[in-house]
Amino acid sequence: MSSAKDTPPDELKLENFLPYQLSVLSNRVSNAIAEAYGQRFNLTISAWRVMAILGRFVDLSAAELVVRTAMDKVAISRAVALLLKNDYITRSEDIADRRRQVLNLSPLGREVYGRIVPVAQSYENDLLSPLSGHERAELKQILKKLLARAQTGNSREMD
Amino acid sequence: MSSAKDTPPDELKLENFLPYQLSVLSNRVSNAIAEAYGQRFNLTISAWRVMAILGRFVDLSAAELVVRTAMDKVAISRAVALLLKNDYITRSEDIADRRRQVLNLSPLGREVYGRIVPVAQSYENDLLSPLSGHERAELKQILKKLLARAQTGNSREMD
DNA sequence: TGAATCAAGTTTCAAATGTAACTAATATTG
DNA sequence: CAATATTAGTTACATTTGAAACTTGATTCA
Repeated sequence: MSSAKDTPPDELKLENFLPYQLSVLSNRVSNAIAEAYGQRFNLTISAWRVMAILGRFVDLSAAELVVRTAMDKVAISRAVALLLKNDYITRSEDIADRRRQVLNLSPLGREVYGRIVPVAQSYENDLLSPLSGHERAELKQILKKLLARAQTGNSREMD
Repeated sequence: MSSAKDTPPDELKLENFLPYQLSVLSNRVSNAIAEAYGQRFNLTISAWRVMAILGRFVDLSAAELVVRTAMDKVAISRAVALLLKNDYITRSEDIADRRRQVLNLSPLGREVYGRIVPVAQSYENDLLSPLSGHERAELKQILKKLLARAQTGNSREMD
């Protein structure tokens, strides 16, 4: 038997409120990760995301990174600046369109990428470790649905 | 039959990386919510969290809000300042300990609280709408486990 | 072709956030 | 009960983030 009124209709338990839980979880995870490679490799999370994409795709422009990282172009521009400073990426002008900049991991960047990927994967594994196989599969599905539902609301996707 | 190497061992698909997904989801949700009451009620998310707690508990101090909102004391101080400016809360000195400030919703704050709660709940419901009952239950459990696992890493919980 | 429009990326400026230092009050203890 | 340490909360400063303006190059279409 469950109590008749666990939560009165017009109150809200913050600690059970999904947006709150997501925010707390995401912040904790981001902070942990930032600590993990921020120090060692002089990377922000944004810069790491850009590297993660450039590790899999070559000759991308900043605009293409915007799409693939869910970051805005200002954030991309800053991440790219940091990566250039670290010599983790190369930038060359697209001869067909001289506004466009073609980005790629440098050899050093490739090496750093190769060192971070296992760290990232093992962090993710550690985080998932309390979940059963079934739960992991459920989580995957659930996140997919939530992400689809929480589409960038205001339709000013591109500005 | 699944392909032999969906993801080569040393690459990382950002779009499937849990920390990335959590960050994107949490940001979308937070932005949607900020739009929902930021404008109408002149509230930040921090301020809303404080109100959410004060709607359920009376006579709290800022330090108690720190615990219940997972925000740091500077954020609480700023949220409280905004709420005072809006006349959504009252602040009075604790006679037993004159450093302590006793916070409560004002009548106006109580009214605003009563108007926001249904909006928040309905947003949450909408977000959860693509999930089955079973999935919602799973999600609850999964988040609990992930939050426990992603404990604020560096142990400087209180400083 | 040559205005006018549009796209790629950067810079600038304002707002938000985090850390550390600070003020005021209480608690400790020698 | 004074000196010291601790706690509550705010302020100041530095860093991050986002929005809008800007620059340069490409495209449109009259």
